Amino acid sequence: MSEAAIDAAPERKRGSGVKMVYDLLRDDILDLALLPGSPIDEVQLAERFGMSRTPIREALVRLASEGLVETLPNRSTMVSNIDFLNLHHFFDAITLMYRVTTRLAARARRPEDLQIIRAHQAQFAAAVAAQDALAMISTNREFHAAIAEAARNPYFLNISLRILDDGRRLLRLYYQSFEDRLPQEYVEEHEAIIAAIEARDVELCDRLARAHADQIVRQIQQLFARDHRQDLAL
Amino acid sequence: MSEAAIDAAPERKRGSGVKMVYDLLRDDILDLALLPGSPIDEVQLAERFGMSRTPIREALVRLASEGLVETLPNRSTMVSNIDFLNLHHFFDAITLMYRVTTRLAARARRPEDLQIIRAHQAQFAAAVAAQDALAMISTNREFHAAIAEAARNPYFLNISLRILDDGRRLLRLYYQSFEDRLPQEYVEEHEAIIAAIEARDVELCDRLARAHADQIVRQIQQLFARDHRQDLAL
DNA sequence: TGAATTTTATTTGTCGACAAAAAATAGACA
DNA sequence: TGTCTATTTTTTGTCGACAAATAAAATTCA
Repeated sequence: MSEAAIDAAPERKRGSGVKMVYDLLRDDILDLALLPGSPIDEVQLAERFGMSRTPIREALVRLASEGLVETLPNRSTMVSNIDFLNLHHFFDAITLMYRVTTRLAARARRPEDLQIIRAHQAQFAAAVAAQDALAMISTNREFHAAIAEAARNPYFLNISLRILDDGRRLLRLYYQSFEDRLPQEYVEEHEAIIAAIEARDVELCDRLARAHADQIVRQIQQLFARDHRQDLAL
Repeated sequence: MSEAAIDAAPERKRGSGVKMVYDLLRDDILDLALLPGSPIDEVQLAERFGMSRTPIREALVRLASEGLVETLPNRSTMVSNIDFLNLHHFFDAITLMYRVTTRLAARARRPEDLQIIRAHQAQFAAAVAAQDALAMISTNREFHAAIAEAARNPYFLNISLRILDDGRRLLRLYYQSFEDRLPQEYVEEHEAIIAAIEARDVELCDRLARAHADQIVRQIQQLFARDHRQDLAL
């Protein structure tokens, strides 16, 4: 939209353009700055970044194979919709992946993994203290992503990141509602999970991860229930 | 390689080229017609299919985001390697996904799902009867993919397909060794799984899927053990 | 001979242009 | 006026070309 980007430094390193566009579009989609269903104009993006359509297209192809955008043949590509009708699939998947990655992290963790996990947890706690809902959402994602990394299984890591991204989009819809007592409970549950991973207590990790997933599932369900009542009131 | 393709009909539908190249490369990679580590030449492919590099590149980007090829910046893209050192990650993942998808299929299955699953099982049984190892590998993949489809969870489906593809590549390495008694056991286990899904017996599905996964894990481990002995003998 | 440096050749990433396909608009006809 | 058809406009998919980056070859120098 802003013309500034056009005049700005056209000096870019060869190959960096795709990543730049990819990262920015991805963030915008996950933050709902680009709403589900909204079309993406290749030419407009090309002008905005001062590059040709080729790298833009490559970024879109990558986003498409991650399911973040959908491309109809010979027609415009648009931001993927959130499937509100089948949230139980998301709930099933996040519950299982929380459990599996936390269990595996308890087995495979190394000292540096715990450091990284603790760093993200500190940022999450800070976001909760600051009542910064957007920061809560993203740091919470990073916390669980770090656990999935520590689990070291590339298959589970891949699906976990995908689920966490969908969750980020989902929670972003309701970021206003995060000013109740729940976030503090999340902080404490995270601490318990870290301790269990450090103690290599696989069974405890399983129980804690399951309870943690149940917690977030219940919260999302409440948010949606509330939302539906509002819809009916109109 | 063959010059015939160059002269062949240059009449293609707009947009079909990418899919054609993608499908062919994908099959070649999964069948090990393209060996892990071998480089992929864009120009050569472009000439072979009589198209420019643009659609070739798009196909390669798609394959890269599925992890089937790896692209180093400013350097050639090559077929991804199989990580033999960390096969336990594969074993963990396939065991869990067999269990989860079979369980969910028992709950979510519809009549048409069973038809599809049975069709693939029939093809698998035929491949076993014909002692056609390559057909066994691909039809076995389709059988489990059909179960994952019937489970109807897009997250689990996605990771299952990825795991099954890796398994196809892994088994393809040892397709010579399939002339022992194991395939017949697989046929019977598949039948038992189908019956359990039809009966909606979730717990039985879990046990059968786990046993089935254990079976294939054991077989792959044996194949690799045998292979290592051969290496040492040289 | 062998290591370091320059030159050449190959390959990739990006660009601008063009044609096919679809959408939007205008026109014809009842 | 409303519906169907023809025309224009917009947007996508593909192409050939070029320059940056890398690899390979040739040359220099110890």
